[in-house]
Amino acid sequence: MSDFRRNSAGYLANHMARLFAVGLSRRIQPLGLAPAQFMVLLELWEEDGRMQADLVAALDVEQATMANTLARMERDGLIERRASETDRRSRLIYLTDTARQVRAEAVAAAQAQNAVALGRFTEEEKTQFLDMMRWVIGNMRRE
Amino acid sequence: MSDFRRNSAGYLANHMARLFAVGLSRRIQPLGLAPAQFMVLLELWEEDGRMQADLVAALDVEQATMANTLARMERDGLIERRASETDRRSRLIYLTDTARQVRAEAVAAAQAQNAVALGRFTEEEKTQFLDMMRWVIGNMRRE
DNA sequence: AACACTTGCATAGCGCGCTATGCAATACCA
DNA sequence: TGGTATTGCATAGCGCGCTATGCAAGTGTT
Repeated sequence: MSDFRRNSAGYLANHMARLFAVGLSRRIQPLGLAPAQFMVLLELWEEDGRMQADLVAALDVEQATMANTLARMERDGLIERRASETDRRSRLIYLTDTARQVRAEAVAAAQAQNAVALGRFTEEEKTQFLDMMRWVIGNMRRE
Repeated sequence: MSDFRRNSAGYLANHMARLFAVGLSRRIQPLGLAPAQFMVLLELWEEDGRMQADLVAALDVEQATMANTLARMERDGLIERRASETDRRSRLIYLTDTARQVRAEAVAAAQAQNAVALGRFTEEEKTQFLDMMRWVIGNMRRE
């Protein structure tokens, strides 16, 4: 393995994210969920009836990405979209009962994945690692 | 933003990796490279004339992923594949002159991206962050 | 030599990122 | 009020992950 790659934050970030995605995917697939759908659900479980643009801002993905993810979620029976009464461009996003019912199990699955990943980190190490990731994210977003 | 998401290593890893990918992509696009291609080149710049399976092991991606990336690299004139003389199933992978010539610039671009990302981390913090990522990767790979 | 097993790779199909583009509805402003 | 700018969303096209599958060429066994 090339020295540069072994010591490159970018490569390690990519590798780590892929492993998280595969692990989470395996755990939530039985619930009928995919990773990106789960992230959207985390927002909608807090509050639904929201605009697409709102979710775009919350998850920091491109609008087109969100549009496609929402289309798959509608196809899979996780959300419904109803025309907004105040803005005819907008279709507000509501959870289906199905989506509400998988919440506890899905969150537990994600927690299990995080637990495997962070392994035997102490609480201090965990918070430090999360802090560092948030810092790095901030650095790149600011660019 | 949901509390769970804000404190989830998996979500932060995904977000961070996306920002790395976009940033690197922007920097190496003028060289005619895409991120996954660059990762493969890092291996081939060390030594080419290798088998696909060798690169698969080095980068820890699925064989099908590598096959597709190599197909794009061949299409883009970065690599050539020549039949192995000892194993007729295998097509050994060689760099083109084009690929050799962009090495320095591409590596500099990646270093620039890493520098932006790690921002004002001290050397100690950088090594600690990389160590932690390697540890997390190890935890998930072992599963 | 015949058989099964393994290895090396390609292909299909899909999820989920991205950029670029377009359109309709709304908001704003002269 | 009419024209322009902005907003909300959809679509096309592509990169790059993944799983599943298939096939040809090696390897090993009996």
